[in-house]
Amino acid sequence: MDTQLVQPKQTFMNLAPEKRESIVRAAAAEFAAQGYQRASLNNIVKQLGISKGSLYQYFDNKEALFLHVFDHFTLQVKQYVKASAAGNGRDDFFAVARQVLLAGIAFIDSHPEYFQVYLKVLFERDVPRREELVARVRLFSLEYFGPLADRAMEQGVLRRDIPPHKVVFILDALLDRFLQGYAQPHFDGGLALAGMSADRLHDEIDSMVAVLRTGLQPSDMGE
Amino acid sequence: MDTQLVQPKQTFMNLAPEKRESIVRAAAAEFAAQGYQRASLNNIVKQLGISKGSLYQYFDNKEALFLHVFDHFTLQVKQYVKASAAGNGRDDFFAVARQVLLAGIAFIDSHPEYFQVYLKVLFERDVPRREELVARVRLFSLEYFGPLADRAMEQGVLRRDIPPHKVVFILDALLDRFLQGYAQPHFDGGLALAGMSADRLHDEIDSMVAVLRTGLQPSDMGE
DNA sequence: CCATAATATGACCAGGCGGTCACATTATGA
DNA sequence: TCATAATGTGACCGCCTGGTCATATTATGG
Repeated sequence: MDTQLVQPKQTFMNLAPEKRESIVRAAAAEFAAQGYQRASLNNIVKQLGISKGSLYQYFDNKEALFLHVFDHFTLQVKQYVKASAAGNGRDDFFAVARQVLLAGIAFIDSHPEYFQVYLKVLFERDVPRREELVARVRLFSLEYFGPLADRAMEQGVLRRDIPPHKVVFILDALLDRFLQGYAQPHFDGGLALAGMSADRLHDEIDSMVAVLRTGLQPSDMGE
Repeated sequence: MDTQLVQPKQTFMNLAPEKRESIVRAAAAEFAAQGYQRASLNNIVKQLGISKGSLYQYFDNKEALFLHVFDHFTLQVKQYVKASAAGNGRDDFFAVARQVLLAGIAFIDSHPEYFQVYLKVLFERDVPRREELVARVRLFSLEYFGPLADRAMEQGVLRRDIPPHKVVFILDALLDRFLQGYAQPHFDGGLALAGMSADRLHDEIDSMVAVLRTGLQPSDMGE
């Protein structure tokens, strides 16, 4: 499940780590800007100042390069989520949601191009192994919040008249939209998240979580 | 604000309405499938069985054809929303939300390719006049729900501790995600909306609206 | 030092693109 | 009927794409 999507050629592995990273970064920027199909290998090699032949010594073809970039992306996401989950094992359902939201913001801040690549994959057809790629990033909902919601329901911290899978849908939709609105304009429903200061952003997150809490908690737990 | 984005050539206007429509439909299908930049005029004319020269007698260039398709799309959306609003003037805030959701589903059912074009515009850069196009479809949130939420707040049917703009964000995020999940897989957070029967879909919508009501209504209005 | 292996290079290929234009076909109306 | 205008056509243009490959350059180690 978390094996690599593709193996670069040995020649690529022999490169200095800084060079490897600069290549992945340049490719990610191009895929983020153009999507898979329209991304141009000529642009990438021009940006890097290397020849096209060299790129083909590192990767079999465009698809292999793209999949390697995506591998890099999923690795980074996992690190961020793992880091955010650490030390918060005993927090309640909504506190965890807040942590994930903060981790998402932090990830977009430090790797904006990777999140763009992911968005492009979602909305582009003819992306190689698209289904598989999307499934790997579904950690915000099913694999992650699903069991969490089930447990929360058992513990009675969620309204009994709302099925857990609907709680997950609502949470997933709001968190994802929040992150999309942060990553690119027109998706924030007028909240103007994109250029917001960190403080205001944290306020916005806290009040959003508070709304979720009042809406989804049983009424006898106090509002 | 609701003027046309572009004017087709006179030659196009002289065509029989059925032919005009078939051209717009074929172009919409191609833009929906490929996005703006990757859409191929050669594909479109091949599909239609006309020559490329003819297409250029109807529209100045690729951009003009695309903008005309988008004009057609926004016109259709407005008709659907207007039709859904008619006869529901005295419904409350959440009933209106439900109506809009149903209208959105109906629109996607009858014009799936137009909704895809819209999604492509959202996530593609270098789409001609992109900002302007997106602004025109923002009716689900700011222009439509904004005033509605303000009025609902004045009338006391919304919790006083949630700013109206946040209500709009939540509503916009959930409705839009619901429609996106219906229009294409991987966006439904496990709800499996895409292939759902009309009855189950209506149930899903009703319970979603019920959750919104309990979460956003004042607690003294009964849950 | 030098043979050999590893790596770097960019001209080149076939194919698709948006767009053009000289020409063929059809419609119009006096 | 026939001159003129309107419309239809597809070969062609320059440009860009992903991918190839003969050749040049560099690294290795005996």
